[in-house]
Amino acid sequence: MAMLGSVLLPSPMVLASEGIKKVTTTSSSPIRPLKNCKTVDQLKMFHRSLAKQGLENDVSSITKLVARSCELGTRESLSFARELFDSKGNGESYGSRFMYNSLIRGYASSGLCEEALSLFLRMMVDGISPDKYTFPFGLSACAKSRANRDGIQIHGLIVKMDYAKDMFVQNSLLHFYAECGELDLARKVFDEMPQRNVVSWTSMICGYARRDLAKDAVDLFFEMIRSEDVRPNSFTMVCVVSACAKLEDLETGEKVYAFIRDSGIEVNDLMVSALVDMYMKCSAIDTAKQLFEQYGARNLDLCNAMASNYVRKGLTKEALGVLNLMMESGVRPDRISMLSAISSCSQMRNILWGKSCHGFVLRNGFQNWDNICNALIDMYMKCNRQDTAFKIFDRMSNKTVVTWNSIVAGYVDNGEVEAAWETFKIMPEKNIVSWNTIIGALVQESMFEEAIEVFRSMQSQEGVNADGVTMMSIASACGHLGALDLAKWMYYYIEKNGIELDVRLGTTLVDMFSRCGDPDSAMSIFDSLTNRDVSAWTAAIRAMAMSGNAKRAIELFNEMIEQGLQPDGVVFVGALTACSHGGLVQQGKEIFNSMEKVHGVSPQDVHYGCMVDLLGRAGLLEEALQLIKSMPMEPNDVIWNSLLSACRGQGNVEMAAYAAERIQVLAPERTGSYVLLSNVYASAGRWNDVAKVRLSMKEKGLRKPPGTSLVEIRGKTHEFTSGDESHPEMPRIEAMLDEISHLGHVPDLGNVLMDVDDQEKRFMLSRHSEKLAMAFGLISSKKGTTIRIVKNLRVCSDCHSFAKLASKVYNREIVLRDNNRFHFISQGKCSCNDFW
DNA sequence: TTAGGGTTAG
Repeated sequence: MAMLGSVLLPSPMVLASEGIKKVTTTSSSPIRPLKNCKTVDQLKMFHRSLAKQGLENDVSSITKLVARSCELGTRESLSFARELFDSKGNGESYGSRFMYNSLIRGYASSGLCEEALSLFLRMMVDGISPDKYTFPFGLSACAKSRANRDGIQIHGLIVKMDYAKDMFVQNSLLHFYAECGELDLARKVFDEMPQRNVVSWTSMICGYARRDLAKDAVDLFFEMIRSEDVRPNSFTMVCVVSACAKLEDLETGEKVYAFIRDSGIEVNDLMVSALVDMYMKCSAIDTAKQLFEQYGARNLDLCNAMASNYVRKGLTKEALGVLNLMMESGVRPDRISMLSAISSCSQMRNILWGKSCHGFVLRNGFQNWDNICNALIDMYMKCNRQDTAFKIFDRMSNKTVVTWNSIVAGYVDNGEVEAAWETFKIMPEKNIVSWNTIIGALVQESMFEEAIEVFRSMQSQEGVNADGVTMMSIASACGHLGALDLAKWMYYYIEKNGIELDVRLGTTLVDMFSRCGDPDSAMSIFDSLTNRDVSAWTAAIRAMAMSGNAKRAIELFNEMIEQGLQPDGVVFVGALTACSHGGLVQQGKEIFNSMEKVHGVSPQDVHYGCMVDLLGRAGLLEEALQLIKSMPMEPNDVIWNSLLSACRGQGNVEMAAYAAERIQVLAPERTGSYVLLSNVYASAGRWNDVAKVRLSMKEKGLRKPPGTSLVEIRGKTHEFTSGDESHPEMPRIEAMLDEISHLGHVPDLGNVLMDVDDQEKRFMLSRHSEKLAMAFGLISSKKGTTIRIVKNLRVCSDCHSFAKLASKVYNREIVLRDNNRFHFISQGKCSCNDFW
């Protein structure tokens, strides 16, 4: 805290230097030679000395003075040059070609591109034709200001005036096309050059590196060093290093660094920054730190590279530490440094430090830079200071897509999805980040179908292409919906569009396919993944566990350990769940006992929950209860619920009542426990107790959540709610249900938790959501296709046997996912062996 | 004469 304080509350040294303008020397020093003049005052003095020598109208002298003035490249020196240029000497304009060239170059290199281009135009109007020097300056101005049309016109002029064979002109054209994103045209210029120098190669390599074509940049670099007619210099190497950073390719990066050292290319400040950035992006943080320490904290750009990478990795304290170090070494943070600082505060949701940063920004005049405004808006939104965020937003004259995205993301962060959506709708321009933000928000809010809907409308937008982030959200939505057709289409989409299948996206896809009841696809994706981390293994273990293949799940778990990965708490949940579903009591116990002893992972309540579940399902109720009592932490309602549901399976009414009592104390709002308890009583025929439980629910204003089932037909999901007959196809669904009933299905009336007559019970059972979905699936899909149903609650045993019968009679595979696991039902048999 | 890294939002 103390360390960070000095970043945010500037030290006395910084305060003293702030706000004090540089004092310019006005002492009467002797007249310097022109090449030594470094300030406008010195130039003006030189100009006065010309007058004393009677040379104030001498074209040659004035031309040299203008050239020097332009070389300095400050706003003041450029306007002084322009003043001289506009004045007349001996009744004649000073506008020689050389002067035009000097000024155009000066304007272009200081970023005053409009001035440069308007002077280019005036030059021609004045009847002075551009030459081989004018064209590169003009094109440089076009490249910088993305004046694409002007650049193309200049190209025409170059051809017309026969300058197209000049290497410098060709290099400038190449650079211009690369900068405005026309890489193919740039490459055409490059390929057709009869001779190339280091600038030609560097411009082409850099063009690729800057346009997400880093691979091409690296390839071209290796081609360059093979060609041997030209050697790379530090300009080239900075580009190549940055390309390796973008590729996150450490191996090539190290080769490139070795090349730099071997060939004695100067490692300047810019190169060190590029190298540090490369090592950070490749996650070689220690190497980056070594370089950083070697070259010191006095280098502003280096500090910025380090800080921004720390921020990207979420290492906010380290980022602020670098900024702190800079200040201590007397290096003043610039606006780039402040972007990292503000972003750190935003990530930490630290409004106090964020405000300090804002203060620093204001004191140093950075507040008019769009990027700083965007970062501040993001910070204030994330810190829940929307008013301040909007004040900055309203004052911005140049709101970009990033500005709008910050607002949308801020709303999402605050859980205001509605406001995010409204903002998203009205924003003038949307990019992939905007779409990903809103899609991610919908998925987060469990609005899966809406998320997919938005994704579909995104695809009709020109210039917006889904990326890995989009696909992760959509995969998650598909998984929750259990929509297999959609999931398959998505996988195809990823392949077709060349979206990189990295380990994160891969893991999401494994999860998606396993949730959609397609463990084979899940495993084939898992097999194809390189660099599998613990999350990837967890997804595969879960896939096997959910599909009832407990043995394979445990094999995978062991393979993971053999490969030397350190298991975390999450993967143990997967492994224990597998044991529980497969009834592997002994293996479950062994894994549970190994957690702390072998792997140093202390079991959390969730792991105890898995064990209670495992023991309970295996009928070891007493042992499960003892385990609960031995827990080092207070058992939560979920654990008691596991016990309760085991009691239901075993018909242990007393222990069920005890567990239910505990749950009602710990989580009185938990409806499931009441339902389970009344279930236990109903199975035992204790209708009075059932009635008591129902009354107690009613008194507390609790209602059993309605059962709902989804069924996917030709890529569209249909939702059914228990007892709801509003579906337009209801008459046909009813006919289907009747047909199955007449085929010999004997309703298991014990599933009806109400004391009504048997006919009524039969009717209620026939309107269970999974039955409605099943019947609809049978009548609306082609013969032989698999019917996939996702239910929000547990599948009832009557529906389970109903599904088994239907699978046999109609020769259909039925995949039923409930809130706990999958049932793969085929030819009258279920993968769960009627034990779930 | 021409060429260079890092820069906020998911």
